[in-house]
Amino acid sequence: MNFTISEENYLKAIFHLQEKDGTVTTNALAEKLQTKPASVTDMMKKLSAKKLLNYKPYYGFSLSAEGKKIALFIVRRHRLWEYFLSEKLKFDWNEVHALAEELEHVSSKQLIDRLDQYLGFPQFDPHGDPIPDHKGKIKNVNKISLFDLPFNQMAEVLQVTNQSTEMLELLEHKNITIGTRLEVKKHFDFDHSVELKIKTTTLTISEQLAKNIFVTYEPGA
Amino acid sequence: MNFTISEENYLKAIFHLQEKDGTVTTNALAEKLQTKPASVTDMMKKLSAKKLLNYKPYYGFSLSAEGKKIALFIVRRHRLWEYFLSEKLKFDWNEVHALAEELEHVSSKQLIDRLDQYLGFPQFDPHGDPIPDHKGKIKNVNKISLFDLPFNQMAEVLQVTNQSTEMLELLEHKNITIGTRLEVKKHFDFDHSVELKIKTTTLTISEQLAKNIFVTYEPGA
DNA sequence: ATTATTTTTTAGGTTTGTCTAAATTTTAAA
DNA sequence: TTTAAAATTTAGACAAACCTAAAAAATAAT
Repeated sequence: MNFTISEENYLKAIFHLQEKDGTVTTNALAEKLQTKPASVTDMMKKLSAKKLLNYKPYYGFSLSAEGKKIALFIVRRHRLWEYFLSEKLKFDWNEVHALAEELEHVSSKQLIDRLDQYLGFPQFDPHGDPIPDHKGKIKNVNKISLFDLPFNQMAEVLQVTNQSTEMLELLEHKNITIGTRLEVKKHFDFDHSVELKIKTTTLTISEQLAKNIFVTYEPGA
Repeated sequence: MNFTISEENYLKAIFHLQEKDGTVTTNALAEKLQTKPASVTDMMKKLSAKKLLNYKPYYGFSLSAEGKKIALFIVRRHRLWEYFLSEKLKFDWNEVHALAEELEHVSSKQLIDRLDQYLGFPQFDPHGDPIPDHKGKIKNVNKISLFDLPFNQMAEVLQVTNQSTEMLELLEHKNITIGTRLEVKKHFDFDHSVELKIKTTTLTISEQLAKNIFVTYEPGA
């Protein structure tokens, strides 16, 4: 049950493409991994020989149950390191990804479980993506953009899709960060800007910003 | 200035052999890296082509100034991760080495400098080995075995050379750990056992144990 | 329903780091 | 000082992961 860095990168990339687009093509995977389609085909043979993929030449491929399980553990490692880098070492959200790409390949399960414990079993990484637990299970959450959140519904900031320096600067200025609890009070018809209430403060943000912030809420509460 | 994991392992191994034995032979290096002499020769050619080694076929080799500098940074990474694993994740001394072997190859300088800061700029790893600073400099300390420490001389535990589970158990029972301040009061001629004073407590340890504990002290104090 | 285009795979080659077996060179012994 | 032993290096192979260029299959267009 030990994989090369390359194999791990392929498994993770397939997992993400599957999540996002439903299907995975040779070209898309080559694009994502900054490699050539021929190299992808080579690796597909290798991974399907190891039963991590369902693969029929020309007919595409998808992760097997085993392959998905492994991908989830790689994602777990990646996101826990991201959380560590952000929370403990104070790296910016846009810096953590690249560093976690390297750290995720240190594969000791015990190390990762201890790290998880040390961090207090976080549920989401700094980008708001869910962290699989020690069994590889991802908690299912209702995620909705702040723009689509019903009025007067208490919600919690979970994810920020665009993490440009500019946007992070704006969020910091408005005191909105992951975990912030807030509710939407009103939409203005003129420019579709959104009025928010955070604790006792009321403020307004643009449509553009609201559409890039995702929140969870309990539909009853 | 980017090296493969293999190159890094060779540089580090040469550094350690140079420290310990003064010289490095092809066979010794092969032994240390669990590989074959022929593979070592191959790598020696590669590293000397990169000017990291002084190498003359059949006449041996040693790190160049540049090679030593790089080795020190690898050692820095290794020891900082060991400290992190021990201090923060509560791994035992004898578990941290293997894990740090993997983590040390994550090479971002910024990451390591932040980690250093987060850990409070530790001077020694859990085995008592000195951690090079952000410039790669190792602090020079007077290290002496507890068995050879002069009487009534206050000293601080720095290093434990044998870190078997059995020895760690014994140390824990006697409340001796890295950083413990103590002095030697007496040697018993019969079995060469050593009487120590820690704070206000007096206890006796065996010759064997004393020879595996290393301490620093200020020869004047 | 053919032809053209795109996608994917095969064939053959490269680099890195390893190996075994054979050839050198150095060191030790007779 | 010649021979024997040990250490080291060379020669030639191999697996992993990549590449380019050409062939094959699937999809789209006329």
